Amino acid sequence: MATIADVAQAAGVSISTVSYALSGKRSITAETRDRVLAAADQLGYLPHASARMLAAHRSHIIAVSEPVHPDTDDAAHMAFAMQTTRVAREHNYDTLLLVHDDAFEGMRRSAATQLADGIVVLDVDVDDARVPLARKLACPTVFVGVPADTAGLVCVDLDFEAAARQAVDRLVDAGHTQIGLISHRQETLTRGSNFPIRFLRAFLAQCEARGVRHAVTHPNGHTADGSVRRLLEQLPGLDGIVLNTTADVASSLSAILATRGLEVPRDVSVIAAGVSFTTARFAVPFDTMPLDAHASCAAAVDLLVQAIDGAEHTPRIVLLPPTYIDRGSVIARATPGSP
Amino acid sequence: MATIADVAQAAGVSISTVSYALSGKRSITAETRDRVLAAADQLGYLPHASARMLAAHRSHIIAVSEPVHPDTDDAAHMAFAMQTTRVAREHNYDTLLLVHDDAFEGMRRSAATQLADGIVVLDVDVDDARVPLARKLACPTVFVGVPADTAGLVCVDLDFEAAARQAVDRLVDAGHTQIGLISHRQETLTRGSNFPIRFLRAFLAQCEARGVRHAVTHPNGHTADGSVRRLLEQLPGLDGIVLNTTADVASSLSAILATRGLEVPRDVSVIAAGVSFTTARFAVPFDTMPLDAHASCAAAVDLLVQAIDGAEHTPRIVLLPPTYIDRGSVIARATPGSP
DNA sequence: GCGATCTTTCGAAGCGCTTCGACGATGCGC
DNA sequence: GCGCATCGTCGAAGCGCTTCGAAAGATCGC
Repeated sequence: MATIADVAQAAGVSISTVSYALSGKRSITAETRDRVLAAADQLGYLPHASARMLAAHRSHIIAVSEPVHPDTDDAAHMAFAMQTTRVAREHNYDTLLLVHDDAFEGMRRSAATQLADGIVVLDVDVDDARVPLARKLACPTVFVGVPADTAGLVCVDLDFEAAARQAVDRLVDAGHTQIGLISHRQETLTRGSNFPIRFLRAFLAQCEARGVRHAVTHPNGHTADGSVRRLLEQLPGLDGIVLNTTADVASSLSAILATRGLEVPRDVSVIAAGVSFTTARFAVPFDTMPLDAHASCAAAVDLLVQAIDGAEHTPRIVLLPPTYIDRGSVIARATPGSP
Repeated sequence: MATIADVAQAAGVSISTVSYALSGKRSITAETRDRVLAAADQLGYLPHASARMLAAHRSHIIAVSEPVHPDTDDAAHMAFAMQTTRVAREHNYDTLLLVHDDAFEGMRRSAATQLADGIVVLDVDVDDARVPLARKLACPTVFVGVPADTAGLVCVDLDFEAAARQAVDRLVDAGHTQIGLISHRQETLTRGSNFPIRFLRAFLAQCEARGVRHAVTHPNGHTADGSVRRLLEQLPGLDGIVLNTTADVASSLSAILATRGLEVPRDVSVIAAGVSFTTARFAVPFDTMPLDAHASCAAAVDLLVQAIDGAEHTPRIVLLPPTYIDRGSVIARATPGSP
């Protein structure tokens, strides 16, 4: 491996000149710089990572804390980890992956050893142990998700409340009168996963506000079987469904409605909101307000890199507005009393 | 942050004594060691990562190269990346995630800058660009998957050939006479993904060897619809199906067979082989020979860590024997002519 | 009781880079 | 023509750790 000393010798200059020529932190004659650059790439020189880290007090590494719960949707979390990594590279950072138990312990370790310049926290619970940890870590940290107590934190997330309100509004405005929400599994909410709870509350509040009949159900297994049955028990005239649930449950919905003679959108309109899978390839594609991993992670990494670069890291909650994608699964209903 | 000098001062010994007391690389009186350890943990001392890397010529970081193809099964790949990370931690290594285009370029970069001590290559294609790269990198590398030209490489993978043979044998031994294989999508094979091809070839060879009627199909979309139709066209008496395909296709199979009046296992036996999803939660659970991410990654990381630690890194292909999990989806058929 | 041999600890030399201060050379104004 | 600022380059001091060689004590054999 070529070192900076080799490049200096080859270019006939001092080590510090090479460093400045490559970093551009001091002015260097064009002629000298060219000689240095030529020597560097002829030798295939790349600076030794740990030497650079040690001297520059910067690792150019971001730790990604991603616990994996038993009820975790692997594909969704993969997307977040990958997008974080991808965006980090655009800022010239690498990412260290911290999973399972190490999602917690690794945060402490990579911050204390200064292995990481900053931390992105994924899969945030309402009452997440990583919240107090982040507070005392003295290492810039951004949460993708919103825990209960956000004091002192920087958080980024889809505006689930807005998505829930918008879903209800769409259906009500289109004349729907009995709206069901298929939420996440009960165990997911019990564990304290943050966004299903936020979505659920906003859904209830908006239904009240709009004065529309509504019901909520949580799937048991991995299909929408039981959920559909329970919704129909409570709302025999069910004409709108909001999905804020997992891919397997959502993808089974059309077929299960079909067994009861219900067709989307003829009999029931459907909106999937705040979900991280695409509904485009479903037999009946649903309108959706996606939870866009790329958007969330890009915003998170931007904030983190700013904080690392010394711009202030003031606590704040950044909520990304939902985007509505129309796939034709919602149609207007005649309001009762209309022809 | 406390440094080793702080610990040395607190314990009243020299820096090198602290280093040796903590690493155990030279003998230290029990009394001195205890004083050092006490000082270290009272100060919350953790060695500065880059300083340690620089001095010790070892980063304790493993790079994980994971390109993401358009037809990639995110959940499956998540499992491999996570398991690699998890097992690496058990060996006291952290993992750097390299995705998308950076799966290639990042390998070069992390090896050249000596950011990584070793590399795990996931999602290997038959004709993978990372194969020649690994050869010239002078950085220990283990492939999880088997490319076409394995000269000079260390590869770990499930023995897909054995899994295919065993699936065919099970069915033939149980009296099945017309066996269909639902493989991966054609585009996946065309791209050169390695294991579907290996599985397919071994399936064909074993069917020939056992002299059983057989057919192969590749799904078009995300269900088994077309596949079942095509298999039945070629094998009207289809009584056994081998699945080496994606989760969505597999999970749709029972329902689609049902629409044709076929029930598993009454009319058709099914074995899922070399698949990375679990069939346990399917409406009809299938017998399976799983592609176990943990087993593959554990073997890969073990080999890699050995290589990093200087044990020789001789090229070799490690094929893990498949494990058969019986879930009752295969039953014996009366052989023609028997009562 | 004295040299030989261990054992335990210390000092110092790096690892390869960044960055600060300084120095010679050049250009400017007056 | 002299002082003064400016520019481009260099030398050296770290960053915090590991590790080698050696010094200082303790132990032993004869």
